[in-house]
Amino acid sequence: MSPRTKDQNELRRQRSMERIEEAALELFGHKGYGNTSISAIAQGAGVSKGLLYNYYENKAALLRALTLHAAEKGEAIMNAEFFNDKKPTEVLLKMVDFMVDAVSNNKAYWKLLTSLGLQDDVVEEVGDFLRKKSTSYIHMLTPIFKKLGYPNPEAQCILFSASMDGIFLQYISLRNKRNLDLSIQSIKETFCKPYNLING
Amino acid sequence: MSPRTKDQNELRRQRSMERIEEAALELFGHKGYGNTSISAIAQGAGVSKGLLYNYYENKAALLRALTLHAAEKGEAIMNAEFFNDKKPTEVLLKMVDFMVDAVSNNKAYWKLLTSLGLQDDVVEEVGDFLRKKSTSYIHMLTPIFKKLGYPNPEAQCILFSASMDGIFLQYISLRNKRNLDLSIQSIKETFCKPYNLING
DNA sequence: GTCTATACATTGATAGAC
DNA sequence: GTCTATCAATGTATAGAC
Repeated sequence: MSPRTKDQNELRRQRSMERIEEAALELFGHKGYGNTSISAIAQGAGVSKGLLYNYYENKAALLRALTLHAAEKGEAIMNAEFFNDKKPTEVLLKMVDFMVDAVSNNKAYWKLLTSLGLQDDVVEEVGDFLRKKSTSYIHMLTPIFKKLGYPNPEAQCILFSASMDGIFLQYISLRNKRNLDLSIQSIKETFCKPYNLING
Repeated sequence: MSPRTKDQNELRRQRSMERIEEAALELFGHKGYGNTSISAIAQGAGVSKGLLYNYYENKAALLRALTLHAAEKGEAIMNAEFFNDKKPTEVLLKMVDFMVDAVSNNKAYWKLLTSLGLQDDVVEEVGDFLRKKSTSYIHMLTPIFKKLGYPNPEAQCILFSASMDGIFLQYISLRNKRNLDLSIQSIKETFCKPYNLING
């Protein structure tokens, strides 16, 4: 009976943490951070509370780790793939579809981010993280609207970003797939065209 | 030393409940329902926990009462004043300004409604309430977009509603007044015009 | 109508055995 | 690496005095 190797141990660690963060994401997202207890998370992950505290200093640290890890996963795809396309309309259309997929497949994560943004204190670090993400998103996207010929590309970009957020907010809170489809179709027609085609 | 009259007692009751609901709204809204304790509410209202439980059966009942009362207040103005105006563009413009005011002056309430919509359980009654409000809003507003000549007025209306929600969500989470102003200006230019002026 | 005192459950977090 | 046992603190809710 040989003891476990280092690699095996590392694998176990990794798997445990993954399961904990998965369970926490699900619960934080759907029930809210404050409505979720450590016990519930441990139970959801199939581990003991003790083990959870072995990996995370406290509840807030778990939230922090979880948020950043989930963000990293989504991030990787975003940056690389998108801005190769030279046609600005294509970039926008692709981005819309991409985000619809991302949100649909990670409802809990989206819910969590949104509700964290609404709370004053709760790990202020996460709030800052959200604000940074948002402004960098605007900066990245504004040039696209400039290329499309909008007279005020920044304002248009901000409205576009807000509209996307609103569409997803409604989808997640009202759970109406038809409304999602309708508004996605509308937003493509409204925003993803050269300005002169709209008002020229 | 005469005892208090019935009217005086009723007044006291009313005042206490108002203060409790005010404090609860502030705390629920800014910190979240699950992160707010009864003790904190009682303290915020300047009353004892005992008194709070004298008026509300439990925390959920307080949330319910509070939500409905706050909704009633806002509701009264909405219905009466708005749809007199015959010009559809005027109705939309007035409504946008009205909602900007409403949200700016009741951030806590808006935060609360939004975050309640994101949670799965938490007084499912409130969730239903939100869904009903939303669909009735769409039904009320769709004819306006029809009058404006949009080929798909319902879809346009749903997108408009989502965009407004998104603008306020961003304003409330990112706290950027400039972005609010920019996107409000943009949404007026984008949505509050006859269709033939845009694509004709 | 309002408060204080208290009961009881649950919470976040720790210590120590395996 | 993982679990069980346990603690102190805080939570919701109730009972009874004034």
